[in-house]
Amino acid sequence: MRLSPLHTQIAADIRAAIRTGRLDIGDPIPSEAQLAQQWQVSRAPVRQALATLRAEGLIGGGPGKPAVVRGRSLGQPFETFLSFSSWVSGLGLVPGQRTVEIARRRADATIADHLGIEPGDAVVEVLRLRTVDGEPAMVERSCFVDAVGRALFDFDCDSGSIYAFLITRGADLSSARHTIDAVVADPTDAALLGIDPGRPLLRERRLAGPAGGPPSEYSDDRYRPDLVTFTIDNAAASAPALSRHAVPELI
Amino acid sequence: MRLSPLHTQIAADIRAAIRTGRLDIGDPIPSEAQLAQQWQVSRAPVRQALATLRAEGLIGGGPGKPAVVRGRSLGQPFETFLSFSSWVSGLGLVPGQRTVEIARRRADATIADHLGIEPGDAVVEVLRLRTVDGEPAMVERSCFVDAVGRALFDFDCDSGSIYAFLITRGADLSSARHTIDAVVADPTDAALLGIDPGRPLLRERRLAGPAGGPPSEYSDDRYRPDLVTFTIDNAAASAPALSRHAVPELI
DNA sequence: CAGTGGTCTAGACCACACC
DNA sequence: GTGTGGTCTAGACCACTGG
Repeated sequence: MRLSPLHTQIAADIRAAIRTGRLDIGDPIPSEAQLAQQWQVSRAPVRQALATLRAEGLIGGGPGKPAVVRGRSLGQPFETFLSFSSWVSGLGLVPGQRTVEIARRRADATIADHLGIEPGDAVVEVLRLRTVDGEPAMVERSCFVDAVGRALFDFDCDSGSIYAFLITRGADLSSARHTIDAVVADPTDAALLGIDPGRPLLRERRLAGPAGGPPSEYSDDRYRPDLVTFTIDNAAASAPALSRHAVPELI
Repeated sequence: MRLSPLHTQIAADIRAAIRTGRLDIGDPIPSEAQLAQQWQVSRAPVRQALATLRAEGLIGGGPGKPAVVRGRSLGQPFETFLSFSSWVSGLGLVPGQRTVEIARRRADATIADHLGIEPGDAVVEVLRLRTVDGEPAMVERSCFVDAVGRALFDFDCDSGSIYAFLITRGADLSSARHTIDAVVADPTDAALLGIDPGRPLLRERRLAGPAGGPPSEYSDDRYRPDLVTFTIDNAAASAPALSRHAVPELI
């Protein structure tokens, strides 16, 4: 008769306490032993709930010390990293996009694994060229699970931010993991970006979706490294801040 | 007598198996029950190890199905960007280094500009090959202002972390700015890393020094993207202000 | 059906922080 | 000291996947 796992309920309860202010920032949360007694459960589900909240950045704390409420927001920071459009606009430049292809097709094994669906399930893929002041800067290959992506067939992908549109349609893309590496430009990349095949590109792969849930989007974005770089400011013992930079020549 | 927790050892062992190809991409890893029996432990530490690998993106898979190897490259989170040695050690792998050159020379215009000194001022340059379990992974070109770098002539750069040594000598390298892009391997990179010239490399340039003060180090580190990637998780990131600069200060 | 991972119980010992 | 979280044992039941 249990609708959801205990650790999920416990985590949700603490999240609610933080959001409503019943637990304020800086407050210590009840000890694991206390929570276990309140819920009449063992420590295991309590610990799993706290591990989730820790991964979400909501609570902090170390060994020997009680866990402490660290923050209240769940999605807004780093939002600039989620949307190319808003990032470029924020620099006072003009973002643009040319949609090369939008298609519904069946997921291959790689995509299915990343999105946590079955190979053969329907996905919506969008291939777009993103520009800054009209200059090609990035090739975006986004792949959405069908439930989220099908709304894109009602949307003019040349008109602006896909993210902004999908959010108005109720999609939750508040959480993401970005993996950054380098690849060579394939013929498609080269043609779209106006560079020679074989040139190095800065690649950002992104898994986005609701916090704690299965991802709704897998994306492979390839930037011209002479136009866009990523920077991190890192002070020891404090959280790093990440941003995306355009190189000066462009500004 | 336990040097590190069991789950850490188990995770390190599986990471090593993946890195060396003993487990290939797409392969299923042994079941939790098998691992528990191999290690003669209960399921709890095994599960914790797998949870860590899952968070690192190394393995995937769902309920009812065995976990599957998803990738081979080690994802370096931005939080640990301060030291290659400590990052690799923390994964249970063995960091190594081979010093190709250490020299005191006069700063050229580019270096001087980055470090905020005059062209012609003395700097100490170190060129090192960094390895993971003996495998070449990164080429490091570090350049220190003389006041900080001269201590390195008292140091065996093959013996370990330059950062750890300089800090014992009183250097303050607590704050850094990292700029990430992609470049092609030059002949030196290619020879050291054992790859073909022209392959793409993931580059991290770093300005490090005391918080708020002038930088003491400028470094150009080039990673093999098949072995090392960078990751950032904004699943509810902590709140600090995300700096957005209209004009980059580094580059 | 047997095997898998997901969840949970009810204990236990430890290192560490604080008083 | 006492209390905290970190780790671990040795069981158990469940939902799901696959043959």
